[in-house]
Amino acid sequence: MNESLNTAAQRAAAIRKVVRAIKRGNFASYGEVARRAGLPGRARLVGQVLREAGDDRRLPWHRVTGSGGRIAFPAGSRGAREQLRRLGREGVQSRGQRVLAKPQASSARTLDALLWKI
DNA sequence: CGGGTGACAACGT
DNA sequence: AACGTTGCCACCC
Repeated sequence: MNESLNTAAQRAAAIRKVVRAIKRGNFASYGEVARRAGLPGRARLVGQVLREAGDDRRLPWHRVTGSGGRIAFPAGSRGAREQLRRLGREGVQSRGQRVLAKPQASSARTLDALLWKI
């Protein structure tokens, strides 16, 4: 089931697939995307693939960040503003060059309430 | 084969 | 939190 990933094209395809799987309002780091694609330690390759993809609408590139939610583009650059704008539209909060993890309002009690329909 | 590069990560200061 | 270093790895001369 694990694709071969022997060729550059296969690796790129695997990476794009993982990026497409990131849902609205969520984000993942380059390193995380690489791991999910079966390519641990190859975060830079993810950046390379996204750069090649350019403005492909099928790819939610804005949902990929540096480690810890850091925006990889230079602060204030076109890319950084665009990425933050798109993430903001999806409800992702940010503080400067960093996007914040989705607030986990689910305390154990609240989770129980959801699960047990209390 | 060798050196430079980069939408990176982890760690230290 | 913001940089600087170092380790990485795929690509491209």
